[in-house]
Amino acid sequence: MIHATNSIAPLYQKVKAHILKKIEQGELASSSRVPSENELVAELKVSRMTANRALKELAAEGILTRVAGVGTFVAEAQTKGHLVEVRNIAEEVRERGHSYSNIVVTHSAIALTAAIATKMELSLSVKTVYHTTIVHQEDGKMLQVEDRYVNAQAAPEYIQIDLKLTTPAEYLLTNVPLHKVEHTVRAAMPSKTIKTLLKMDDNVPCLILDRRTWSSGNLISVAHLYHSAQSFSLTETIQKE
Amino acid sequence: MIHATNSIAPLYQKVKAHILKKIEQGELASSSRVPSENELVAELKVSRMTANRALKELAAEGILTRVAGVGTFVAEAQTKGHLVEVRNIAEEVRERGHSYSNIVVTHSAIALTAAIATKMELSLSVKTVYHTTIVHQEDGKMLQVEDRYVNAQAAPEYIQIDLKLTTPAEYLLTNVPLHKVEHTVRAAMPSKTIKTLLKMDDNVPCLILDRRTWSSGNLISVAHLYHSAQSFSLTETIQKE
DNA sequence: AACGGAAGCCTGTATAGACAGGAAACCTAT
DNA sequence: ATAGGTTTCCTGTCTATACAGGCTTCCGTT
Repeated sequence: MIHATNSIAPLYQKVKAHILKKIEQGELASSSRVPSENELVAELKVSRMTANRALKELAAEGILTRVAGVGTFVAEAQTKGHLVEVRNIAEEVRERGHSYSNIVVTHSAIALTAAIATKMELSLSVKTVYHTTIVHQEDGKMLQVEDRYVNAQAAPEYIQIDLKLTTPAEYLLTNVPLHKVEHTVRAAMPSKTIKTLLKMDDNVPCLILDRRTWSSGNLISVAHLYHSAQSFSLTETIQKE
Repeated sequence: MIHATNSIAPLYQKVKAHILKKIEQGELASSSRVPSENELVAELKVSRMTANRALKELAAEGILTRVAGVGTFVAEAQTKGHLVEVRNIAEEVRERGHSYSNIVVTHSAIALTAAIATKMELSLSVKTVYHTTIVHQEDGKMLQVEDRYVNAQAAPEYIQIDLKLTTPAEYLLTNVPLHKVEHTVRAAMPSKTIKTLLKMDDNVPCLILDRRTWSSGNLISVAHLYHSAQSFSLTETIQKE
């Protein structure tokens, strides 16, 4: 029988929960076959229409793939980020129902070099910038390397935050008003450092999101967000009218 | 009776088309009431479950809003602030003050295969799709490979356009009203074909923009736009007030 | 006039039964 | 062996029916 998550919940949702649970527990791996509608009918004592609805909705959600005449399968996992929105990655991960963690590689004040000054459009009168490198993890898997430079004058307390509790984006979003954002998406082969941090396979490119944020005309922060292209893409949908 | 868009198409899709047509023609304004399931049963001679499916899916697509015990209504127009524009590449190149040219690799009608049907969310009742592969050039340099599939029913005259004069995007933008766009950006190593067409160096990844466009609930076109990551990135700026 | 309950319409969910058509495996005749 | 047909399983669609629970309208009682 179905493990009643909630005795009031509609049956088809219980069926969905039942499948999702199997996937989460690893009982159903990626690409593996999901019980057919008729198997669910026998196993869970529901009608085929109810089993059909559950599977159809999970397919619409992108969790399953269905092929008429063949069967239903667990879709390949592809984490999707948002192209336009400035989001806090910890929140995104938690919204997907996964656990967020990170590894702090660097978090320090550094002297401004010419290269960084150019990149950040800062005058050399600013002597210091903060530099942070973090590896963000989703369910323990390497998701993103964040390489960030922060204008120390605009956000002097940035260097004191506890990165285990607050991500850079979270701190900046809540403490510095955001006026302009520029996103650039590019692809490149990873440097050795990035490849190691993300534990990437050979010959797999990176999808990189460069984000620059301004507050009242001053550049606050430049972030380079590296992802393995194997398991990451950026998606955005626009509805008109 | 239902105005058969296609005598083979599933009934619930005809019901959806029927409702959408009324909305497009202004017969059903924003926030106005849509026929109830039982009214559709009487009017279109379908079962309530079929009417229910049509309305439920339109609600899931954000086109309708349903309130139990009250009725179904045309959803309020959605306003989304920022969007990645759908641009015509020839125009973009010319705006940069460069010359645009292209090489047409493929431009033909092909039989619908299961793989393409899945990709395009088409039922197999549609027998034909148009397939175009073009290499877009900027000042004679390979800029982008466009690999596009077009719903032949939705844009029957697409196959006749002269690609030297009109790019696919240009034709579709001016001839089919655009209701929804989905962009996915990803990175991958190029296939041999793509690598050759773009004259790419070894060990350089592609930046790929997948663009799917809908018009009144129907998927019109799927385009895969390949760029050499060496010379291409996507940028977008958002300015807030 | 005000209140309360019943009636009626609406969506939401669930079932059983039916037929079509795709895909793969199996089996048979050449 | 191989080509071609058949069987079987699976998803996709459609119908008729049923009951629940939400919301509104209306009507009768107070």
